[in-house]
Amino acid sequence: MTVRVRFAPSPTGYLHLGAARAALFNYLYARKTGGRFLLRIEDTDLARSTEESTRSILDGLQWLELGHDEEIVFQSENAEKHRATAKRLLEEGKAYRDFTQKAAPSDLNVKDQIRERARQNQGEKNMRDNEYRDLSKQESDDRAAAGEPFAIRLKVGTASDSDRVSLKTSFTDAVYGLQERAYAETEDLVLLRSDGHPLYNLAVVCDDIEMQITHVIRGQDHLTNTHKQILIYEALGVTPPTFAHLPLILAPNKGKLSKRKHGEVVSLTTYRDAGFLAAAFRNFLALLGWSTGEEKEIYSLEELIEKFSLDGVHRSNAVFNFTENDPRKWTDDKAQWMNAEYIRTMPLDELLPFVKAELKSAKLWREEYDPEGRALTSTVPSTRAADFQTDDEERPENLAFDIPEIGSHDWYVRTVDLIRQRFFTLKDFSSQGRAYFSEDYDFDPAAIDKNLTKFPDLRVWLPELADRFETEFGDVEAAADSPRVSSPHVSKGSSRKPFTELNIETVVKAFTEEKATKLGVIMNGARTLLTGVAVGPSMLSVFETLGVERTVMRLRSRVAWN
RNA sequence: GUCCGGUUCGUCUAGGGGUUAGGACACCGCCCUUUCACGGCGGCAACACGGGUUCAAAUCCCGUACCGGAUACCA
Repeated sequence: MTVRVRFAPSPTGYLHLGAARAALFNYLYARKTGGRFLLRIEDTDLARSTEESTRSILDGLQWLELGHDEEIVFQSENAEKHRATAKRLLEEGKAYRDFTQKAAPSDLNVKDQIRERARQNQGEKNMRDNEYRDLSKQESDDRAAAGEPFAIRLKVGTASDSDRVSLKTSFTDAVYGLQERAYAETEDLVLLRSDGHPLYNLAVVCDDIEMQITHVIRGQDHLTNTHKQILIYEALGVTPPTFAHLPLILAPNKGKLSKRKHGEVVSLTTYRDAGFLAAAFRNFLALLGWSTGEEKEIYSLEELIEKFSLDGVHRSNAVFNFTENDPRKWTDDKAQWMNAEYIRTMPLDELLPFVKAELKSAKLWREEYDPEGRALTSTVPSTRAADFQTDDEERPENLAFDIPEIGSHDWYVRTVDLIRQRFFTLKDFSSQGRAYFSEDYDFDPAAIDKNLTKFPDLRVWLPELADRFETEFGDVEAAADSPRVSSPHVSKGSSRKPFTELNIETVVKAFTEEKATKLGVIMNGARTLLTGVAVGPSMLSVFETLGVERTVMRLRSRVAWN
């Protein structure tokens, strides 16, 4: 029998992290077993369900790339079938009409109400004391015919079962093991409200049967519901599916992770919008409450599928760690680390489309960055000074041919590769990395303070360095020709040196010695002026990447000083 | 209240009778260095508690504590 699993969220809000993880586990299990992953929107609570929420859930699943295999089922559309099932159970004597008046709403919130009622009962409550439970069929029919409102309740542990050895429901959970619950602990649950509205447990069972679900993988908060559902399966004469309950994801205080209390951190789309890579977040989510047992953290989707097993799911809840008032720790450290890890180490050509999308949305994208009929990633030989440190003798004399044209596809690819080393999210490409793609970038006040204001001499030195660069590397004619996309760093027919790391290094070092200052002072001052921030790759790479024109222009700029 | 589940570094976790209790993140230190949130090396840090069983318990059993879930004419 092929495995059929489903993710069944109720559209009463955004896609919660815990729900997203449940979806992931269902998906992984389906893929692992060659089964089908289905989606069912449990929108029977009309008052709370919204279309917007459904869309947000679908968005989230799409972002995580958890594609479902068949048409989405909307539970509300099956209400008629649910009612029919309840009626059938009524006919068969497995359920009964309860004519008790619906309880009036109280001021207490629902949870407190429930607890309060339970406390008053002091555990003395007999779950079978409903006066309508054994009403004669005749009287029940008559009262119904007379228009008296009633709910339909399941008869739990009826007389026909009395020959059983033990009056309990039991099932073996794939995660939590053998679960047993005495009938005495389970109330005669309502299947159909007095207004004819089918209730959750009935709807779930009917739909799972109809969708031929073989494995129900869901949050541990449904563990006790399972007993009720099994009762319904039994009444219906259907073999229940296998159940696998997942541990919950808790807030740092070990309480429930909720939007009310914790806000956006709980919503999956927050991570999409914050520049997380779906692959990274999926990886992180997979490791909350499940592990392979290996000492390994980074798993591709394919690996997750290959390794996934319900045996590896934990029984204890996991804490999703974050600190509310600390911007650096707004979400789980490990999630942030994992995202950074993906950005820094994933194959460049897989990252590129995401960077493109980010730059586009920040209006920093230029069509020239797209490859022009070339292979997506061309291998560009390194010109980085660091790569030649071992053997000075072999430093190439002229690397001009290796330097991609500023603003070209090759330049773009190389730049992304250069700057991604210190980035955490895709957003960084348009914020921290903005200066690489635009003249319109901001200056971090802290960087200005630390690297410029402290050294007033730089006011003079930096423009002077610009002059030096211009005489050593500049190409006035070419600059005039194309002000935006400059030509390579070698001027035609001139003997000027190419603007490469090695050459730049020589010039800057000489300049530093002249000024009798430290290299760091010049470099960091230049970094701040050129990129607006205090952190980044090697300054020599930055110079080269920006090109001589932009370097000269920015070194002369006074914007940051005021 | 009752029922069910859980408890290994701050967090995610490995380990399921004999381990110097392992890894990752975070944190701290050192190194590299022109900066840094890159990289390298290192450090801090845990078996909830009490009883058993056993030659031997983080591991098995019982109890306690604490945490979580459920308990609805919500889903």
